[in-house]
Amino acid sequence: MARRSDHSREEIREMALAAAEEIVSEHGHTGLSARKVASAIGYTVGTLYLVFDNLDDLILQVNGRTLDRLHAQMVKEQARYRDPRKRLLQLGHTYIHFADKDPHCWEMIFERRSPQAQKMPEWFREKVARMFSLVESGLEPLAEHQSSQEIAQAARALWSGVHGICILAITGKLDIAGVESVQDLTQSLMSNYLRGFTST
Amino acid sequence: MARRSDHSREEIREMALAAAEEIVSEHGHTGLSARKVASAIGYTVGTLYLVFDNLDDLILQVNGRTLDRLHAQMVKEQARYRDPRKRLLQLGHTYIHFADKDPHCWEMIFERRSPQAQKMPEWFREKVARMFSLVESGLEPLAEHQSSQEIAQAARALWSGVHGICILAITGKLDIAGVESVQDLTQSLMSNYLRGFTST
DNA sequence: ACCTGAACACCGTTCAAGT
DNA sequence: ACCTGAACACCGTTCAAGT
Repeated sequence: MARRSDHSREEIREMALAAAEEIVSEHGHTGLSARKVASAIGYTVGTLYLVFDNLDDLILQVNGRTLDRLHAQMVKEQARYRDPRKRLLQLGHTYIHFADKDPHCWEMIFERRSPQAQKMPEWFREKVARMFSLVESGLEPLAEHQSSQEIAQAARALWSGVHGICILAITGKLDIAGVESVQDLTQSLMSNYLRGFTST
Repeated sequence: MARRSDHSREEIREMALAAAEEIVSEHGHTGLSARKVASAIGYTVGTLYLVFDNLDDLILQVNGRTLDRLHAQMVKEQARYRDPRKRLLQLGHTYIHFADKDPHCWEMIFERRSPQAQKMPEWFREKVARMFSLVESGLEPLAEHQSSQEIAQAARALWSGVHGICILAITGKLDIAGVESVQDLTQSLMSNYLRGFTST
């Protein structure tokens, strides 16, 4: 057992988040528990409550980090293309790819823990908003005749669509096999929507 | 406490499912527990395990019933229109409306309980497939130049899109207010996709 | 035969007590 | 000051024992 000032508050926090990430990544959110995180970092359960408000708080922090990783990957992969249309489609593909590689962490973001509709803190809302901004920016060069409101709505519709494919595929409700089919479906959704959207 | 043959196996089963539905509907899936269901129907926990394999089995049964209610409502509401396009759009609206009225039951269908990717039983897969069929049937009159494979894929893309809007709206990640905005977004997604899809 | 209720191995969360 | 570890009120699941 670790004692006294073996680690600073910040160090414990970091260790706990890393341990939680690994547990979720391997066993899903149902495999996560305060006791498991604590024992993974060599501390007692009580210690976690000195660093986090509760387990939901810890989960929210992990989710924030997952969103960070996802965002970074989307930005990076997008940069591979110059063609605006390809750049936008790449966002969708990266999203699917991320969810496919680390389904458990990705799922946890959209899992509802608290009974009451808890308000998400501002820092978390911003991480989500950042994702929409990425899609909006990608849409802009393709939508010269549309207002910024229309673009904002289109970004939400598109991201929702890609997200829906993702979640149905992961929970096995789409009845299609392989990541490729999922990517095909994403491609179909995005390109048809775009054709409709830009032909106005 | 109920004793002996106060109720048949079937009656206990029905009582348990009804009780579980009410608990989930009111307090969400996190509020559901075997003990609560048992006490709500006046039996002990052990009794539930004579009627269901385990809690996941009970949840799957409840989810099946939710899918039945949703399907019935979609069929019914769709019948209000004759115009093929209106009929199809109505499917999306009914889906959103259902999720808005009973978010907790609806959410539970897409919640991942078991750690391992459990195979859904055939009877459940069929209930999901039935939903796709509804969308495919709605699409057919609008897609005279498309193959049945293309229609099948379009149905999946469309339903995924509507579903994605639904789940992001319910988990508060869309950052828009009111059901109306969600219905607007659904309308935008479906009509733009359809315009793209039918213009091929 | 049908159901109980206690037991087992887990939870999240708190907080007096130890070092 | 920092962390423990026991306690509380819950879980899902099982199964010998009662009626």
